[in-house]
Amino acid sequence: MSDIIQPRVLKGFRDSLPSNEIRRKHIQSVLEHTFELYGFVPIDTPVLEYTEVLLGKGGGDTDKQIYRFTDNGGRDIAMRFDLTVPFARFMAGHAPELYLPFKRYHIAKVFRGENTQRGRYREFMQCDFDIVGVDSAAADFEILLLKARCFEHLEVPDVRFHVAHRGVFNRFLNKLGAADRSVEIMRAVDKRGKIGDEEVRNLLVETVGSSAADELLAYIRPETTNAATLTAITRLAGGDGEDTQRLGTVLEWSDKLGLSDRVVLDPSITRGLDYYTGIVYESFFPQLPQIGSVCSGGRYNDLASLYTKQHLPGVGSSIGLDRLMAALEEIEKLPHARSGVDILVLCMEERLIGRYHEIAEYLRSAGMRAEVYPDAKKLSAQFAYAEKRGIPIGIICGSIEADSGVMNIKNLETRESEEQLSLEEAAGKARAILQRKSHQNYGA
RNA sequence: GUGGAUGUAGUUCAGCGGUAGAGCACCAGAUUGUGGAUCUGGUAGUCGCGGGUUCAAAUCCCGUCAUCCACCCCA
Repeated sequence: MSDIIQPRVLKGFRDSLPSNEIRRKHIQSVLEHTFELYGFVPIDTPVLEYTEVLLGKGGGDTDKQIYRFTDNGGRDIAMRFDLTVPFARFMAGHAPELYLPFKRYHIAKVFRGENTQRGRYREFMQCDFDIVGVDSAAADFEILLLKARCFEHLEVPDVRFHVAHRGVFNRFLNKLGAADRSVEIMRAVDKRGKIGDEEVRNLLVETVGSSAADELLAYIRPETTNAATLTAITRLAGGDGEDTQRLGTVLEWSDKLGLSDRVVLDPSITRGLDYYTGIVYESFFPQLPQIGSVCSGGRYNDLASLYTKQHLPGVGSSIGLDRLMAALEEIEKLPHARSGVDILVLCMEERLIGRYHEIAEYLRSAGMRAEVYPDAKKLSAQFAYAEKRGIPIGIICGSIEADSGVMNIKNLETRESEEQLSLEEAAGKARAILQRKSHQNYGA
């Protein structure tokens, strides 16, 4: 008979149902709005790139679990695994047409063939924002400020932004005589938040010996205040420098702009990615240590040098939208899924459907989102439909009302109805209900 | 990629060699123009997929796909 193809999807790839997609788009639009408030402009780049562009000249790091294949024209091709590397290529190619400093945001899917877990997929949405063309505390700080405002606008409670500086850390490693093992050291140090001081020390003892391990531990352990931490790492790194001064400036401005409750100078933050050269950022939900980093980034002054001789310093950060949503779901802070429709015109009789569309068109022209139920099903079924869709208002108009040109309006949440209203009156009532609702949302 | 756990009705799960079950959800009726209660009745499944052992497999074995957890890495 019929051989049905299984409607399956690949490991780590997912469909997004309306309830999820509505929430995702809401979060996305809040972020876009916030970026634009700060003068960031949108861009897009291709999903596919030449493999050499994504992997750099060596092309050897298969570590990155990149999706790679040969196209029908024999080209060596890969799918982007982040938005920062394609952005560096983008800047190298388009700098003459643009202006500096250039501030962009980019929300798009990226692909990594890694093993899956909750909040960790093979196809996921990243949201990057970067400032290119200046190497200054101003840009480093603006990224931090923007991160904080994004999470504020999303009404995410309890986010901590941890910052550190690669340059200071490298000075310290040089002084320690361990610069040659910096990769292993940074990996171990980065785990402090997860496994604790003892375990980190055990790892460090293996690579650098116990006395150096103790010095490293002293360096990465934050003091009780950011100022004290800065003083400590400045001393351990061999004194004041351009890097520690910049870190101090960023912290000072964070205080001034009211971020001091959220910004933590945390020298154990190093970031695994090797292209960072200056400040690095990492974000945590203290309630959800297992969910991993939701927003991280840093300064990369040499990234574009792979593709151009022009010096293009940059600083930026990336929000993992899918992981953010997984985290919000966990703490039940996701915005309630709404259909996006405000009013349902119920169908009492088929022959009145033309009238229903007139009503709906009037409501739409008054700026409200309306839809007509397309079938004269029993009312309970229509109410159930409205409830499932989260539609807050119903308009009911049977033959008696239609004959005298009136209708009833029902607040589907309180179940109160008002009868015998003209179209204009009904529209006014609907608007009042919606306004009350949106006030409640802001209040909560 | 490595190690482990789990896949049974729309959903949450029970059953763990002998005829596939429950709650919730869903559908119908009590209620032919106003849904959240109650009652009555009903639908509900290739037991993830493929192979093997057995008189007999949801149950045991192997493979495979997917999800979750840890590692790795990171968003």
